[in-house]
Amino acid sequence: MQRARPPHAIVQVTADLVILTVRDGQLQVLLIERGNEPFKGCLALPGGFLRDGEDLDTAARRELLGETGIGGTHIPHLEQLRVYSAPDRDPRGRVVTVAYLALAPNLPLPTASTDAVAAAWTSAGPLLHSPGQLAFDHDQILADTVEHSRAKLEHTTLAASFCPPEFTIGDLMHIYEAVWDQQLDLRNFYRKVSQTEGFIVPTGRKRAPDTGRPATLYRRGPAQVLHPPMLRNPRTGRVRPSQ
Amino acid sequence: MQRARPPHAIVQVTADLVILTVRDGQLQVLLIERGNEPFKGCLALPGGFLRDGEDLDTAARRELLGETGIGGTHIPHLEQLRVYSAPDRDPRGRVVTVAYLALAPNLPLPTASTDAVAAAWTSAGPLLHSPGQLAFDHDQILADTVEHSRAKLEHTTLAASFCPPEFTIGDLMHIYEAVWDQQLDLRNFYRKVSQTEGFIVPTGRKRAPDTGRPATLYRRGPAQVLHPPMLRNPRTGRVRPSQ
DNA sequence: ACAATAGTGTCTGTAAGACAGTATTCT
DNA sequence: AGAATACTGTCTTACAGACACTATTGT
Repeated sequence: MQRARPPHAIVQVTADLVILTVRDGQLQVLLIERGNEPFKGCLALPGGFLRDGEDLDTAARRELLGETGIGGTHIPHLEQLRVYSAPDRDPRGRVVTVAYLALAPNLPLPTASTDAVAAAWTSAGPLLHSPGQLAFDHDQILADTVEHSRAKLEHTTLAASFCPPEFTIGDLMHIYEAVWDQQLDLRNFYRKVSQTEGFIVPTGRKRAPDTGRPATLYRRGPAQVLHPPMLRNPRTGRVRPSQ
Repeated sequence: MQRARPPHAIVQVTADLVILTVRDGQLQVLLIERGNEPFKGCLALPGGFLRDGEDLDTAARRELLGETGIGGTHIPHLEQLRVYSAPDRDPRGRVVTVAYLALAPNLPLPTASTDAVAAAWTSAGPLLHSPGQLAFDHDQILADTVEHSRAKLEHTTLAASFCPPEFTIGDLMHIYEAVWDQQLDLRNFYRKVSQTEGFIVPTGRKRAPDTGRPATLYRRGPAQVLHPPMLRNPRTGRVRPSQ
């Protein structure tokens, strides 16, 4: 059998998870400390190999549940992003990875698993501003994913996926502020969110803060897209009203 | 070596191309008639296997050039979309495919290649309305890609990638109309497109139609995103002014 | 003159940016 | 009463939808 054309690459495929949440007003990402070579001891995105008979969405859900315990009952948003396929991106051989974005509400710290020494929420901001801290090409994957999320908040109702089942309009605005790293005007946000049919629906319940008037609790509405979109402000900076 | 955990899947990877253009006022896609099994004789998207030492973007460009002759000098827009990984999607074995979107101006019919009996532009509309005509899961890939393109025209300057280097504002509007399958008002389109900084720049030249006033020719500007976006009209139908 | 395409101007409605003011709770 | 948070209303500006009108070509 002669080599008339170059050989097809034989590869292994991993699904790597970018699990984002908002904690303490910051966008945070779940990172593990790798327990095996390569990059043993380095920070990395959780992930794992595609198995026989399984598609990538299934692999991603399996890893999400296995490495973090998330997804047993109430599966959050899980979305395939893109493929990273540089031939030398993994020293073990030809491994292409498919990045997945998972959005979770503020959850308790996840448990460590076999493959990872520890898993912890880490602020995304510093990782974006000074890359080089993550294994493989995970810096790039993280940066691409965060920008994707930011853009997606503009024209979908995805922000509610960062929230627990019941949330206030203030909670929802804090999601936008953390992901966009930008201050918003709560009063205009009220108007936008309530006028958008099907974005949020009131539950009738209220939640009292430490001090101040109790806020109405909402849950997600059926709408998936925002018409018209809620745009990040590209030109003028914003000032928080009450300070 | 015992089998403590399920085996990692060993896969081959293909890059499949969704090459779109606008011809005769219609959105058209380049399809090949398959020359080999499986699906011999069926219509399919062009594509091919990832090779050793090559990343997927390179493979996609290679296929684009090889199967269509496009991309030698002036490479059009080429963008990775998503992965299709159902375990049974290819009867030859475990093959996952990465879909790529390529946008081309109205070009002469491509030449047939070794792997494909023939390649031809085909109207996308009928394929979308009555699926089941394409090999593998290419119906799904095409549908996903067209919707992606439609959405992307809203907030990027991508439409200009469907145009030759010099084009009129009328040409550009016909792109939007063909991709969105929606009529637009040329006069409002003028305003939108000229007020958007960096979308198009006049060349100084003009192009005379068969009859009527010659139109100013433009080329692409540096802008990549549209602020604010140009939205498809989600509620009201539109009426073409001059008929 | 007329048809045909290119391009400008104007009116109007919708929605976003800015921000004053009112409401409801706790201490 | 005062502080803190929740929420409503109003003014203004930006921009899209609709459409009248002018400009420049060929026949």
